[in-house]
Amino acid sequence: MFSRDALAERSASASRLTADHPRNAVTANLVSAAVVRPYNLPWRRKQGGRMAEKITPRATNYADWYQDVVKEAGLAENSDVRGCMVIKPHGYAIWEKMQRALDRMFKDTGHVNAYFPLFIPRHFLEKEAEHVEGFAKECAVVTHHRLIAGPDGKGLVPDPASKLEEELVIRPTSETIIWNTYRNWVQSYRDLPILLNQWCNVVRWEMRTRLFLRTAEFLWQEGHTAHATQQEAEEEARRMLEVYRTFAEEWMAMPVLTGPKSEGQRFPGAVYTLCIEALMQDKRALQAGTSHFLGQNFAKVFGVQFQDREGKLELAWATSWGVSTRLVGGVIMTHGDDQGLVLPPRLAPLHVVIVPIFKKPEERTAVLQAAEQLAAAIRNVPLREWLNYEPVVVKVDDRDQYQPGFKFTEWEVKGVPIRVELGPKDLEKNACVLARRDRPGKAGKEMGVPLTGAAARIAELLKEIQAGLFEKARQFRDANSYEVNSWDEFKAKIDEPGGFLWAHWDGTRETEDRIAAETKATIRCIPFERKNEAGKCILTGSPSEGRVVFARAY
RNA sequence: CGGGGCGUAGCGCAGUCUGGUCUAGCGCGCCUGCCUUGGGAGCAGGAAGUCACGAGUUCGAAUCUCGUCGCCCCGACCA
Repeated sequence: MFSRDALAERSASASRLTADHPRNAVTANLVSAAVVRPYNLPWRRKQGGRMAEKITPRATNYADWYQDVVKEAGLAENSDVRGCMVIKPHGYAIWEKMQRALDRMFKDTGHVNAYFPLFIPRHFLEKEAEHVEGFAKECAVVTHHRLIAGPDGKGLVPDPASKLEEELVIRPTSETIIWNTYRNWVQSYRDLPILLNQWCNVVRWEMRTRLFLRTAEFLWQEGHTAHATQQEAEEEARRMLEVYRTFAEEWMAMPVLTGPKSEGQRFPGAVYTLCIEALMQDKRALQAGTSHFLGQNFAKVFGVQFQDREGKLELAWATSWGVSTRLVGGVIMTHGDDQGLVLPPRLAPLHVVIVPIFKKPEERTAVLQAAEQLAAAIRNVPLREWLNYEPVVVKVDDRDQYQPGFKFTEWEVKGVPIRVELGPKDLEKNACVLARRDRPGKAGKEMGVPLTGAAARIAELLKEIQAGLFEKARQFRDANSYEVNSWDEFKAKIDEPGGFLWAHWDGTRETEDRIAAETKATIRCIPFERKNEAGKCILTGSPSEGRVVFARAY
C-alpha cells in the first residue's frame, strides 16, 4: 500500500503533467467552437450552453476527436511515464475480449501459449543484420542492476559497481530470444513444428506517441513457429493472416485488405510480410496485423538445425505473426461517431444497459424489479457460442446520483450497443424502449417493445448491429477506394479525397521511396484480391503487372 | 536531436507585462442538505493550492533575475 503522502505526491505530479497540456487548450477551443454547430440533436438545446460538448466533432478535427473519445469513454490515459499509456478498465476490457477471441482461434489452429523473458542480451539482437538495423534505433537498454543514494545524499543513482557486463535490451519483439531457445528444442524433424504464441508487452522507443496507436510500451501477442519445410512455414504465415482477417471482419466488424507488404514496408529480418490493412474514417490506413515468413534467417543465425528423415542436417523454417492493442484504436476509428465510441457487440464488455426511470418511491421499486427481471431474461438469450462462450453482459444502472439523461449520454459515449429505457409509462403497457447505439438519437429507438419479447429482440438486434457495422464500414472503405491512372491524379487524390488509391507501380524500392517522399503515401499492401491487369507505373511509366494499394497511414 | 510553447485546486483556466489591492480567484468536478429524475437538472452550504523546483533581488515575489527539472506541440523517425 502507498502511504497517504505518497498518493498525494503522485496525484500532485499527475496534475502537473497534464495541466500544462497545450493540446487541451486547443481542444477546449474546438470544443467551444463545437457548441455553436447546428443543433441536430434536439436534447442538446436544453443544456443552454452550460455543459460544453466534450467530444470534438470528427469533421472539426479528427485527431482531437480520437483523443476525446479515448478520454471520455474511459479507455486510456497518458501516464506519468513518457510515451506510455495507462489502459483503463473499459479499454482493457475491450483488449481482453480481443485476446479471448484470438486466443481461441490460435488454439483451434494448433498453437499453445508460452512465455519468454522481457530482457534480451544485446548480442542476441546483433545477430540478424536486417533485424538489428530495423530495431536498433528504438530500443530501451538496461545497463545497471542496482540503485544507490546520489552523491549529495539525495535521490537514487545507478550504482557504478552494478554496471552489467552486457546490456539487456527490453524486447521490441522476441524472435531472437525465442530462436536462441529453439536451438535447444530442435534436433529431429520429429520436434517440428513448434507452434507457439505468447501474450506480452514490448517496448519500442517511439518519439511521438498516440494512445493505442503508437506508444513506447504496448501489449500484443506474438506467434513464433518453426517448421521442417518451407512450404509448411509459408502455409502457416498465410493461415495466421487468415485468422487475423477473420477476427478483424467477424469480431471487430472492420473490413481489411490482405496481401504482402512491399519491400519497403517489410518486417526487418523477414523474407516477406503479409498484412491486414484497414481504412479509418479519416481515410488513413491502419496496419492492423502482420504475419511474416522468416525463411531460415533466424535458424541460420541461432543454429536451429535438425535431422530429416534421411538423416540430413537442415535448417528450420520460421514464421512470426502479431496483433497489438493498436486494434483498440482500430475499433475506435472504424466505428466511432460524434457521440463517442461505438462497439461491435462481439467485442463489447457490456452489451446492454438498462436505465430505470421513476419519480415516486413506489415507482422506483416497481421499475427496478422489472428491470432486474428483464436483465435476467437477457442474460439467458442463446448467444453464448456467438460471444465466444461468454455471457451476454447486462447492467441495470440504478445509480441514484445521476438522472436518466446523463446516463443515456454516458453509456453512449462508452459505446454500449443497446440501451433499454424502462419507466412507469412503459410498465403500464408491459413494454420498454430499446435504443441501438449504431443509430444515435430518435432514429435508433424502438418504442413499446413488449417486455416478454424484449430479450429475444435484443438478441436479434445484437447480431443486426454487428452485421450492420461491418457493412457500413465496408461501404465506407469501398466508397473511398479509387483506381488511379496518372501521377497528377495520384498527387491530387491523395490529398483530397484521400483513401485507398489502387495504382500501378513498377515494383522497385526506388519508386516506392520517391512516391513516399513526395506524397507521404506508402504502399499499404499488394492485395491478394487484385485482378491481373497489366499497366504502367504511375510515376515511372515502367511496366506493372497489377495495382497496389497506396494510402497515408498511421 | 533541432524549432516553438507551457508548468497556479482533481480537470480546464485567469492573475505574471506594470511586485503590495492575492489572506491567490473563476468554471467544471468533488462533499453535505434540500429538490429533481422520459436526453448531460436546480438551489444553498462546504472541502480542496508549499503558484514546478532551487538560488537571488526587494521592506514585500505567483509576478523581476539566474539556474534546474518536467511536459506538450511541430520536424526528423516509426506498428
